[in-house]
Amino acid sequence: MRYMTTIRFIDAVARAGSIRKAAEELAITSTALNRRILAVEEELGAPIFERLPRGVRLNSAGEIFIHHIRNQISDMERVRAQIADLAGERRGHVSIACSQALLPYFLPKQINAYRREHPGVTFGVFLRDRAAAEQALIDHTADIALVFEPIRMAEFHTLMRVRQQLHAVFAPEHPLAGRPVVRLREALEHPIALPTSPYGVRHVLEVALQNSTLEMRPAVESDSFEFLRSYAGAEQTVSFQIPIGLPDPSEDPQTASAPIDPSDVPIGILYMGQLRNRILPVAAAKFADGLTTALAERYDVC
Amino acid sequence: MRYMTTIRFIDAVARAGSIRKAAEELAITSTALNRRILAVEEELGAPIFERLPRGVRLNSAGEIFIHHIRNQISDMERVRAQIADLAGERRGHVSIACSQALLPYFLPKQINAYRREHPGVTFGVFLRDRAAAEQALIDHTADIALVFEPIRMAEFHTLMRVRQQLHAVFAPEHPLAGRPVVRLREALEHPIALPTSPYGVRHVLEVALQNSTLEMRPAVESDSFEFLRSYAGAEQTVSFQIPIGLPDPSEDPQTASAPIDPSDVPIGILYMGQLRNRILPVAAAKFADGLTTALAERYDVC
DNA sequence: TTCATCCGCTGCAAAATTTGCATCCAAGAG
DNA sequence: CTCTTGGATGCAAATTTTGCAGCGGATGAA
Repeated sequence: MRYMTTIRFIDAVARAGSIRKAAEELAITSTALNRRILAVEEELGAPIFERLPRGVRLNSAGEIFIHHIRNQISDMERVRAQIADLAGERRGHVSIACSQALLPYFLPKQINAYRREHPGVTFGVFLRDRAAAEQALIDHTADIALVFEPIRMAEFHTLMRVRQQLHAVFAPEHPLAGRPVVRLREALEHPIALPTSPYGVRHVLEVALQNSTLEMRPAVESDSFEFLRSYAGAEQTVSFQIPIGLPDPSEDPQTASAPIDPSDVPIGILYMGQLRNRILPVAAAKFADGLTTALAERYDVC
Repeated sequence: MRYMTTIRFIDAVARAGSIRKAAEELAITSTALNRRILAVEEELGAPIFERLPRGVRLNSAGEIFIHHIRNQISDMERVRAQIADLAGERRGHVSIACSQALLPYFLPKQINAYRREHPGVTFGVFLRDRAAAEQALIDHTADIALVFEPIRMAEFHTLMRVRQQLHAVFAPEHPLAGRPVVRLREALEHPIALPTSPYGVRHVLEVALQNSTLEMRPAVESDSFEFLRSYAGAEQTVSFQIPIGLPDPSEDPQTASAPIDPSDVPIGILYMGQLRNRILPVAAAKFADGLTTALAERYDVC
């Protein structure tokens, strides 16, 4: 939308942290961009950026302003989509920030199903840890967040919650295979593979261990879940995952798992939510509806 | 704010119902205005105005769009005020739609008090009947509405309510003067002066009479409260008013009043509210706070 | 300390966009 | 049938935005 150029430019500057950098991304000269900013500041009667030796940073007026314009920008997306909807086409873009467990099975399936119905809707899926997911909502990088055990909740508006008991994951020939339930102590007797700290699965484990004398000394640690998954096959390690991140046994015979006894590790909660006080674009809202149904069918709503 | 020119223009066209008329108000040519509209429609991929032989009217896409841009415009007001606030000045504009009873005493006093504290804040006060007040909120003509017995409530978000028992109003030398309570029957024995239909005071009277055999034949009827007030002095008529519209006896010895027996006319409710899901500008929000306090001090909150 | 670098800001001319004039065309109103 | 009202459009003028070149200040490396 042409009339929003200025505010889109300002958003870009705020994100880039420098006028010249933003100008390059936007394929205009820093001159033009700079002058747009100066003009806006003039009109507002107050600067919105602090000038630093290596660029610019929003000041407090700027924080207020940027919050407003980001709302405007994404609101316009929604309006455009609604208007396009009147003409019969369902188009739009849905952006999702989520915990790792959603990536391998759940989201691919859901998105696939949704796009079969609405091929005009495109998706962005971003792995974000528990803190960053909320931040992604705040700066409008994501429409929807799906987070296991999120941290802050101030700007997070919960759309639905499901219970997720931690499972131990191992190869089918592992000694623990075939057990209906595994005690945490038993799992920790084997070499274990864990993600680095900021993720929810590790968080619930750490909390559980605070109230016990057990110790956890991971054999491998990585921030790449890809790596962890591949590694679990190589050695007889035990890894941990929540149900939504586990394959259907029929689909993947390379992986076996068993729930940890709930008295050892309390049941965790997976949250789906959006930015508080934001009206989601049609596509995102519909997709969120679909997720709600899908989650409710498979897991224990709370 | 310069970048909003286009949407302000479109708002003006929607209100004027014709491009040429709006162009005149905006002091530009219809050409320029017309082309801005065509450009926006082009970008949206759909027209927002229906072209009629005598002007234009929003189509359904236009309704969606206009709703959005009016939000943007008044949101920007709020942002500007917030930013001005950071610099220590409290500025802004508060626009109020209200029932007649608020006009003579209550609002003048409240606004006066507020402006003593914040001379930078300006006010607009508009008399609107019970239906039109909500409409004024919807089209952003008003920030706050104060309405006695409002009609629809879909877009109305109640901020507070107080009870208001109908009073009979007469001259101090009227036979009813000095009575602690007046029965409706007694009041109707005298010639009465009434506002025309859409106002709340008349509404509660009409409802009350539906459940009785009494008849109401107004001696004078007018949509001008100014006229009704002046007239009440001339003849020995009885008029009706809610407490918030009555003068303090010490202030105006020309007017006497007595409450109607609540078993004849049920207690009515005065609502203060704003548009649902709107964030009020700072000044309006603060002023509404003040009103809440003032109302709570004087009347019976419910 | 010096020098190279990065970055925001500004004067001026070129480029692009917006505006206004004149005019056309369509659809009621009288 | 004519007249008025009101939205569209081609073209030139006016205004705004952009880019170039260059300034001056701050930082960090040598």
